[in-house]
Amino acid sequence: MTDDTESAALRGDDLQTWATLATVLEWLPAALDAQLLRDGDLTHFEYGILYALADAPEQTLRMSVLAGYANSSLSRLSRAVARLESRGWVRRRPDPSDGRFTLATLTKDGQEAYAQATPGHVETVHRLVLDPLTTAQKKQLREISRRILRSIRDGGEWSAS
Amino acid sequence: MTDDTESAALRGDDLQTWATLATVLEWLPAALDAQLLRDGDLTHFEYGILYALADAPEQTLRMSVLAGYANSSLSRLSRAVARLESRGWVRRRPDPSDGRFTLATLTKDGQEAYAQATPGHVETVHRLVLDPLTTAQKKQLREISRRILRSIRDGGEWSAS
DNA sequence: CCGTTTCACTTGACTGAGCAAGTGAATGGA
DNA sequence: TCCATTCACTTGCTCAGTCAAGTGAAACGG
Repeated sequence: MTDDTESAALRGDDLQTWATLATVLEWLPAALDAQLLRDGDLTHFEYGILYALADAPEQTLRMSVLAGYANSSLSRLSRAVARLESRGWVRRRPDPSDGRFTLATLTKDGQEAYAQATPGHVETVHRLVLDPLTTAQKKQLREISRRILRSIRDGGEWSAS
Repeated sequence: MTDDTESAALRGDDLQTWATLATVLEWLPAALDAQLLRDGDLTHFEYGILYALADAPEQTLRMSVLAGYANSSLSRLSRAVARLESRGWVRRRPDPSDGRFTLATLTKDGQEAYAQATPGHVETVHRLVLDPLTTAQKKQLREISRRILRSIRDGGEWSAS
């Protein structure tokens, strides 16, 4: 029984690779969230919403498009935007051209909150991720990330669509 | 105003590096959780607890040590172990040598659940992370992860301790 | 010894996320 | 033209996680 477990378990270099990556997966989002919460009372997810809206034409996107950008369920996004709306940072209204869609728009206050949170966030990303790496490593990291993402999408059981 | 935002924002290669890594940070944990939930009704966090206990002498660890392994707050761990205990996979009792500590032990059922969940999980880690990468890339990933982790620990504001 | 402090958790209140059921706007078929 | 269906969200329920307050066991100071 324990022998089965042993033979199935990761070992050696592969174990090291996975263990360090798993640790990054746990700590890095926590560190980023902590900085954003301190400086702008925002989660990384909420920041991502502001980011997407800030870069969109007229600071406006349909909820479903926004959900795609944020890789979020519609329900999660709906609640998050509701929170941002209650702070006056985002406003929602039905899409005039099709009442089923909802358009979310960044308000002036929202742009300000985004502009205020951005420098600290960018600085944190530099300090924690980009600056410790060499140019070659950053290039490698892009390729590694792309390969992992491709394997997730391919194996994501919705490959038949 | 927008000029400040623009000048602070990430651009070019750095933006690509961060964007792809951020996407991995979002999708990979979700993919791993999904597999573990399907196959063993476990979150990745709960699996980590079973893993740590299974490898420990007498399948037993103090809660505080376990929290360290799982990089978890004590309160999160306490609730998670309570869930595992209610399934009969873990048992808790005061440490005889110091009643303040609590010892968590993997039960027979827990070992079985762990042994059953492991092959699928290992297979998923291989498929999503290890197999798509070359040996050189895996080596790079270890070094990259270590550098990021070091920067988190150094900058984690508790550097003064 | 006995009260205070420190530890190592545990628990109550609250917040955020997922799932499934609900809602209101368009579309499609008879 | 009207009803059913699809679409794009929204919301009720439940659960996991956090923070802060609580608890019970050891250590410490006088």
